[in-house]
Amino acid sequence: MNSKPKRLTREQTEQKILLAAEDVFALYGFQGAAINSIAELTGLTKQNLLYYFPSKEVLYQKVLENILDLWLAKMALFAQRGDDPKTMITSYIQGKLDISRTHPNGSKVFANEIIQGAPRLREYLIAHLLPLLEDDVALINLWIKQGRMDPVDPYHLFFMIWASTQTYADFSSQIELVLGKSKLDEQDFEQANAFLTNLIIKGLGIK
Amino acid sequence: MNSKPKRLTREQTEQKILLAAEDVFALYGFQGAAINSIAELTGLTKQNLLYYFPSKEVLYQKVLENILDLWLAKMALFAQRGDDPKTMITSYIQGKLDISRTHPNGSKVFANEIIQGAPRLREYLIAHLLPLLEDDVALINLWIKQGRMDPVDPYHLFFMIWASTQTYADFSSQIELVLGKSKLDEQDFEQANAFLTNLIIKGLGIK
DNA sequence: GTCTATAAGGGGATAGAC
DNA sequence: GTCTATCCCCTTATAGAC
Repeated sequence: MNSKPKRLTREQTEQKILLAAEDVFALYGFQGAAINSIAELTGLTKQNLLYYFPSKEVLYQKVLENILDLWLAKMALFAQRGDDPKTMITSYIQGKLDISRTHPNGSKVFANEIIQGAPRLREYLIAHLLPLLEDDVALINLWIKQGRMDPVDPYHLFFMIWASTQTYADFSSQIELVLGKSKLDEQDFEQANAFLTNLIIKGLGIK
Repeated sequence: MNSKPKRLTREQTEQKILLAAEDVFALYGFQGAAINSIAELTGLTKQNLLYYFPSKEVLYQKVLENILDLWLAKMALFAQRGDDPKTMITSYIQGKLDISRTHPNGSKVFANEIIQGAPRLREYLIAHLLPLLEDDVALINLWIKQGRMDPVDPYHLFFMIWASTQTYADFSSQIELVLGKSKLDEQDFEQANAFLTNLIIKGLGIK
């Protein structure tokens, strides 16, 4: 065993930087974030940070990439267990809320990017999100055709689920303020999950 | 009549600046926005802009204030016409979507501020939003007690309505991308309205 | 009210010693 | 890999002429 835990491998240092970068980009967006703040959070100098990531742009892209990989893995309705509408939609909502709970800063970085018009994400979304979504939309339409749920617009259904699950990450400060808590805990997420699942399943006419 | 339309009154100039400021703050948040960009959009020099608003901070506060005044006027469930759950919630959803459609940039400025933890808004929200919301929550609880809707958590209901209506402003770029449109039109908002209203009314067990 | 000039500091990024 | 020093541009803001 190595008795010098102070020395980090290159990969460990990069991970520390990426974590700090996620925090700062989440708060201030790309333009508003200062790599100096990220360096300080990591315990490095700005110059040293630039040794690991050659530019702010590259660092930001890496942060975005990491989030999106996690995202898309759980994104697809098709990726859920089960094969009936109730089970799969329930699982989908739970999965989205889990991400909001465990990766709130990633969600905020994504939110900032979308608010800005997704300038650094547009092509990625077209290439990766849209194909997955089309499959999911087709599945919803099949369920509708089979009479297993009410005829609704699948796209607006997804917009609603995305918004109302991500809000527990992106707008957590407002929710905490309303609920009078300093931080959302697991119980809050369970209540959110119960509320959303019941409302959506019933609202879609799913038995 | 004055034949020199070039000369603007002080108030008109201030309005032009505030409009441009809303655009830029919406895109980049407080830190990321440059008053130079705002000045250019307005056709002024940066120095001249600072003649009308003494600092970036003051300008931002003014922009926030304008949005919030509009916001809270339509915010209350109590402010809606009608007196039965179906009519009032329908009107509430419509009102929120109207704001997203007519003031997308205001919504984005608000979103950026909340993502940052609402540092410049916290006190205002506590003083003005919370009291209104408590009344609305009490109304929902009354309706539940009267058996006019299912027993749900009123807070999470409002979080859901806020998120799924504001998403059409804040995340419009993602929605436009998915729907293959360059800009959301009135028809899109009508479809969103129909979808959300049906889902929520039915999901809450309101007849 | 609008301009030029300029202060004073922060930003991202590079060079080179160690 | 980490440091000091430095470049150069952009930022907010002020001073003062017109």
